[in-house]
Amino acid sequence: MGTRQGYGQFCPIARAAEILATRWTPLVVRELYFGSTRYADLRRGLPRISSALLSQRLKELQHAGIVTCAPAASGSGKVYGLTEAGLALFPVLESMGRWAQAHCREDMTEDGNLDPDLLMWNIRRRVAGSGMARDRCFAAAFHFLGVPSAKSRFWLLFRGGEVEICLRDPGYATGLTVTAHIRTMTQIWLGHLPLETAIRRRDLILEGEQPEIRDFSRWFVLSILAVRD
Amino acid sequence: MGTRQGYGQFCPIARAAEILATRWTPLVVRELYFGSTRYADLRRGLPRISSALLSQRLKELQHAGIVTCAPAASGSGKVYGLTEAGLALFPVLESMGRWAQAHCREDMTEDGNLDPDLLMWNIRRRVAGSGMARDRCFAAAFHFLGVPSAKSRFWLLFRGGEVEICLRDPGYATGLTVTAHIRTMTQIWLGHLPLETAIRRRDLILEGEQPEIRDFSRWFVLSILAVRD
DNA sequence: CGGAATCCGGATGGATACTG
DNA sequence: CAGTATCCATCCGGATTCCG
Repeated sequence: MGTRQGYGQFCPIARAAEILATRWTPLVVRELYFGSTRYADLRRGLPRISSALLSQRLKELQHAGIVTCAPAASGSGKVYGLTEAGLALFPVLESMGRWAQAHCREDMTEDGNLDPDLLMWNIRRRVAGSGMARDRCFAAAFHFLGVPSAKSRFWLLFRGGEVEICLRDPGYATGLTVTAHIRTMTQIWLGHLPLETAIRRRDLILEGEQPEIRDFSRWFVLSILAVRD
Repeated sequence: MGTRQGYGQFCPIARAAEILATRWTPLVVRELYFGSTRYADLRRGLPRISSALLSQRLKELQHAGIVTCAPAASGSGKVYGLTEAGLALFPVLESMGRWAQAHCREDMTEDGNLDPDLLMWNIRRRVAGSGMARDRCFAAAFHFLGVPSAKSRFWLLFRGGEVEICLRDPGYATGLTVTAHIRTMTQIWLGHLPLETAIRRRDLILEGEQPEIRDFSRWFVLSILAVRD
């Protein structure tokens, strides 16, 4: 019978692979590690996973002692998180990321992997986590080239210490507009292209008030997995 | 369509997962990293993989620039190996192993994962690699409890700098007999149980000439992934 | 013998629709 | 919003066969 289960090996790599060498599983753990807690947020960070498979993976990972699940304090739904064992998986994810950064750099920014929604979602999470949101209300517009016009414009709205993604002009003072090709922006995010280089070559254009332009490189944070010099 | 390909994400973890988060793939890389080069050796280290899947994985990994394949210099067959990118995957495997050692220790020595053939194969490879084989001819007998009698006896034959596994008494001077339950031996191999403790508790019995008994703990090397104190 | 192709049945995953 | 249910394509395990 094609009964697919474990590998039947005592090797610790085999044991880890029984959990991690399964489609989507490392990415589910990544999303939880990067701070998503709600089912809908997980789906947003994993746009191509089917709902059925996501809930199956969450169940498997709970059973393996990697994921926690609790009813949300604020009303409805559930809140997911990582156990200690789940948090301890980060070195595995990190070494996977380092390997790809060193050996698959071009693959990551192939056409099929460029996704403005996903990029903005990641940028938002990282900017929000870096604790820079102040009391000042302020919106930064992002304009991506090389994508369908329906997905080309986003606003990051800083307000009350939160950072929100808007798909329409939020009406707040837009002190800054960032324009770049989606590939350029993704390469910057991944650390493949220094922000300063892109600005100097005019592959990334900053428009707006001078103080806001100068401030951009302070609050705009790269991916945790970005290549650093 | 269930067209399964990439994840459509620019994230480096996703790129690495496209390669590694596939059944058997991490273990194929592990075997190559640990020194197996021939198809038959790979199958011996991966006894439950089907031949079709192994050859498919090897082809995929060649295409991904991780595995090399060349006709064997000595006559027939092919020799497999790792490219630089393949060797660079070791930190990923190592962190997987460390994670399992820290968080799945009991799972690894469950009944279904105990395998005397596989254990001897791994011990042989590691002992041979540690360069201790001398000009002296010498056989060490291993006797495992808790397994069918057909798989309970093995001899490690040291001869001419090589180490060979025999399933029958090779006839050479067997200066040493090691007797232990297969679980005990596996736990020692993984570093879960110190050799000295097992000997002291008489969970592992060394019989033979005094010099050979004393020598055992010098040439018997634990897994690369063994837990160290 | 080493390395791989073929076929089959069962398991897994993707797409879509549906439910509380 | 947070998942299930269903259907079908694909993947995998096991056996057999093939080729050089």
